[in-house]
Amino acid sequence: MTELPSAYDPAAVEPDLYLDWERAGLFHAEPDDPGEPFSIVIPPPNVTGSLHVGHALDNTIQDVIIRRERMLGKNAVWIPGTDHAGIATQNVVEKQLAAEGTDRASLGREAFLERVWAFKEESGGTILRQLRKLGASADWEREVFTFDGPRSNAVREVFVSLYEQGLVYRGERLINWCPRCQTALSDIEVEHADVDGQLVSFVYPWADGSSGGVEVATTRAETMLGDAAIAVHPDDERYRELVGREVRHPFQDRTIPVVADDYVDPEFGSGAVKVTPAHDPNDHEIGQRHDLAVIDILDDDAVTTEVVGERFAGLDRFEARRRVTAALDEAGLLGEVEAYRHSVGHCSRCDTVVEPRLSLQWFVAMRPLADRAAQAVRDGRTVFVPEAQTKPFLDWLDNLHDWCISRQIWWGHRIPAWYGPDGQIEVSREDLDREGWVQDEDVLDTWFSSQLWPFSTLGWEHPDSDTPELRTWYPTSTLVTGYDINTFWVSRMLMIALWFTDDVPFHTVHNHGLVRDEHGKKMSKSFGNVIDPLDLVDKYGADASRFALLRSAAPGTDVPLAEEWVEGAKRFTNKVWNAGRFALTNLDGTRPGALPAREQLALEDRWILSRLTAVRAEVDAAYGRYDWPVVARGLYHFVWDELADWYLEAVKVRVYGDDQAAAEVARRVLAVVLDEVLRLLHPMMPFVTETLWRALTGADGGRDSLMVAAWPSGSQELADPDAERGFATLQSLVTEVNRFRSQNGIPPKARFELTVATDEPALLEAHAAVVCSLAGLDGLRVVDVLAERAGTSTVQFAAGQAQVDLAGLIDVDAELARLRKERDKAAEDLKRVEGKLANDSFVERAPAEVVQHERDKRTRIHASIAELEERIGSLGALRG
RNA sequence: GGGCACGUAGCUCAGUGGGAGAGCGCUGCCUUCACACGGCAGAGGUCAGAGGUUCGAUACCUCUCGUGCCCA
Repeated sequence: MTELPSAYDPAAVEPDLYLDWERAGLFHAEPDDPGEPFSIVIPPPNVTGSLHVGHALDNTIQDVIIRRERMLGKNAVWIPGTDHAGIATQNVVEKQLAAEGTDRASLGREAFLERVWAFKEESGGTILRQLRKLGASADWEREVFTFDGPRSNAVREVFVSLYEQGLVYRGERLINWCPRCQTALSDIEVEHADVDGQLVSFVYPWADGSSGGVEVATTRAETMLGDAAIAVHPDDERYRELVGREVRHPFQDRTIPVVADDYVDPEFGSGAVKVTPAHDPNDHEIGQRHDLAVIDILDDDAVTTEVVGERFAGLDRFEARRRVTAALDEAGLLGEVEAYRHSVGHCSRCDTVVEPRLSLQWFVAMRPLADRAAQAVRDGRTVFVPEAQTKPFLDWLDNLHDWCISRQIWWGHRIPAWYGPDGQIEVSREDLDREGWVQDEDVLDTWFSSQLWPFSTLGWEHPDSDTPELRTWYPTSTLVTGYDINTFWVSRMLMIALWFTDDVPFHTVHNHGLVRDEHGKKMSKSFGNVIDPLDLVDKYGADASRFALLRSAAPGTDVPLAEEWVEGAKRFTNKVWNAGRFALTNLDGTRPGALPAREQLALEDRWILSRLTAVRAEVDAAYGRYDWPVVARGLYHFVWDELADWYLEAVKVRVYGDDQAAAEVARRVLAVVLDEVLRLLHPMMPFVTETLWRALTGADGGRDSLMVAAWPSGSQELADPDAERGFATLQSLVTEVNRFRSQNGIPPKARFELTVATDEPALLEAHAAVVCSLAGLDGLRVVDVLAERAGTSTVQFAAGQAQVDLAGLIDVDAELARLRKERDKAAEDLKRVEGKLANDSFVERAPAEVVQHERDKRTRIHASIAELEERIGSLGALRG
C-alpha cells in the first residue's frame, strides 16, 4: 500500500479495474439471483452514434443508481442496447452515397439495406464501448438492438394486434412532410422556430365582375394556388352579406366561395382568411366542415405540379412564393407586404422547413391508449421525479392527435401490410408470398419499436411471452431520461406497455436536465462550446467527470458544465486519494472491523462517527429524491472539510504519539470511517474508491469488490450531539487562534503558549494535546480568570477567551484595528437585537423560544462587547 | 397568443418565515513528514424592482421588468 503514488492517476487504474469487474461477472445478473429485483433499461442511443455529454450524464445517473441498488443487496440489472434510428442512420448513409456520386434509388432497396447493415456493423456499438470508459456497469451480456430478431418480432406483433383492434389504420390525412428526407413525420418530430417572413395581403376580385373584392393575408403566398375558399367569422358584420358569394382566382380558371366558419379570428388582418385545405391543418378542418375541394399543389420535392397551371408549375415552393407575389403585384391585386416574424415547422432531423401535406399514411389512434396512460400517472402507478414534469406530461396526453407511423425510408421495420391486385389490404404476422400482392414499401417510425423497449428487452415477443426476465424484472424500476423526450418516448412506452402488458413499464421516471455550458447556453458546434465527455475522461478521469456532472444535476434544472469544474472534481478525487493514502500508511495493516468500545473513543472519534452518521442519512435521503448535487456536496464536504481537515489532523496526535493503546483505537476508528466513506462514494466515484478499498481491506479483486460490498446501514446509534458540541468548541478555539495568527502575520511555524479562561475547563484540559497540535501551540493552560499582562493579546472563542503570550511579535496597530472592527460589528448586532426586543408586538407575538433566543443573543453580545472594550483599552495603553 | 420555470457573491448554483451559503475565480501568508490537484486566513451580496400579508419577508401573495423552456 505504500506504493500508492502521491497523486491519483486515473488512467493507471481505470481500464484494468473495469476489466476486472466485468470478468468477475459483477455487471451480470440472473433472474434467480438473490435479492429483491431492481431493473433499469438504458434509453437506447443511436446505434451508429457516438457519446456526447448528454449521454454521459444520463448514463452516469443510471450507473449511480444501479451501483447503489447492487450494494443494497438487490438483484439489480441494467440492460444496455441501441436504437436503429431510422431517419438519422439512413441520412448518414445517404450522405456517404452522395459523396460517392450515387444514391439509394440507383442502389435499390436490397443493396442499400446491405450497405446500412455494413455501416451498422462497422460503427455500431462504438457508443456502448465509450460508455464503458465512464465506468458504466451495464449487463453487457444482455445487450439488445431495436432491429434484432426478437425486437422485430415484438414490433410486428404489436402492429398487427393494434390493426386487428382497429387502433392502427391507414388513411389520407394531412401530415408533416420533409421534402429533404422525403418522408412523413409525426407531429413531435417537427420543431417550431420563429422565422422572419412576410405577411402578404392581396385581394380576390368578385367573380361576378362587380368592383372590389375580398382582402386576405398569408405568409405563404404560393398556397393561394391551392385555395378552395375564403372564410369569415359568421358573426362578423362586415362580411355577413358576402357569405355565399364567390371570388375569382386571378391565375386559374375557377371561382372560390366565401364561407362562414367559427375558426376565423375577426380581429386578425382583414377578418377574412384564405383556405388551403391541402396545405394547412386548420384549413383542412375548415375544408372538411364545408366540403371544400382539396387541391394538392406540391410534389414530394415541394415543387409545384401542373395542377397550379402552366404559369407557376415546376417551381420550388419558395420560388413559387416570390413569383406569385410578383404576379399579384402585376395584376394590381397586391396589398400591403409587411415584415412578419412567425413560427415555422422544421424537420427535427435535418432542419428543412416542413410542408403540411395531404398523404396516405398509417396511423395509430391514440385516444384509448393515451387515456389509459394518463390514468396510470394520475393513480401514481408511475411517478415523475421531479414531480413538476407530471402536469405538462398529462396535458400533452390529453391533447394528443393520432400518430403518423409510416416513414418513406428503407432503414427500419417494414410495415407488415400487403396489397392485393384488386386493392385488398392484408396485415399479417407472417410474410405474405402471393401472386400479384406487394408489401407496403414504407417502414415504421423508430419510436414505434423503441416504445416496446422496457419489455421487448426482457424477452417479450407476443402476449404469451413468459420469460424469467419478464417475471423478475418487469415492470422496470426507474427510467432515467432528459425531460425533453418525455413526449417522444416515455409517453409511448407508458401507453403501449399498459395496452400490451397490462402494467406500467416503469414505476419511476427520473428526468434530468440538458447539459449546457457554464453560462447556461446550449452546447453546439456552431458556438464551439461543445464538451466531449471522452476528452474529460482522458484528462480528468471517469470519477471526476461523473462527479462534476452529478454535482450540477439539480432536479428540475438544466445542467451547466465547464471543463474547469471537472478539474475541480479531479482535485476532489485527489483529495479522497490522499486522505486514503494517509490513512493507509498509518493504519499499520489495521482492517475495518468492529469499533472500539464507546468509552475508549476519543472526542474526535465520537465526533467524526456522529458526523458520518449525519452525512449518511443526508445521502440516503437525497438518493430518494434523486438529488445528485446534495449527495455530491454532502460527501464532498464531509471528506474534505471534516474528515481531512479536522479528523485526520486530530488523529495524528494519537497515531504519532507514544500511547500504543490510544493509537490502536484511533486506527480502528479510522479504518471504519474510511471504509464507510468509500462505500458511500462508490456509486459516484467507482474507480478511486475501489482502488483504495482494496488496499484498505486487502480484497484481491474479482468478486471481492467494493462494487458488491454492503451499502452502509442507516443506524443512528453513533449520532452524538455532545461530541459534536464539544468538538465544535475545540474547532472554534483553533480557528480563532489561526485567525489571530494570520491577521498578525505570525508565521505558522512560530509556536506560543495559550492561556484560556473558559466555561468548558474540563473539555479543554482533556484535549489540550489536540488543540496544541491543530493550532500549532507550545502549550495550553486553563485558568479561572485571565490576567491582563503586557505583551499579550486575547481572542474570543465559542467557550471563552484565549490569551496569546507573544510579547514583541504582535503588530499592535493591526491588532487594535482588528479588535475595533470586531467590536463595531458586535455593536451593530446589538442594535438590531435590542430594536427587536424593544418592539412590544415582537415580544408578545413571536414564539417564546424565538424571543428567548434573542435575549440570549443580547446577553452574549453585551459580554462580548465589554470584553472587546477592555482589550482595546489595555492594548491602547500598552502602545501609548 | 396559452402554459410553466427562473432572476441570491465576478461566474455557476444551494438555501430557510427569525438579518444569507457552496464550488470556481480573486487577495494575503505558508515548499508543516497524505495531498501545492495542498494548508491557513481574507475581500466580496439594499437575495431583480414595487406593493401587500406578518411582530418579522430573500423566503408567502399581487403587479412590473428581465431571462429561459414547452405548446398553439
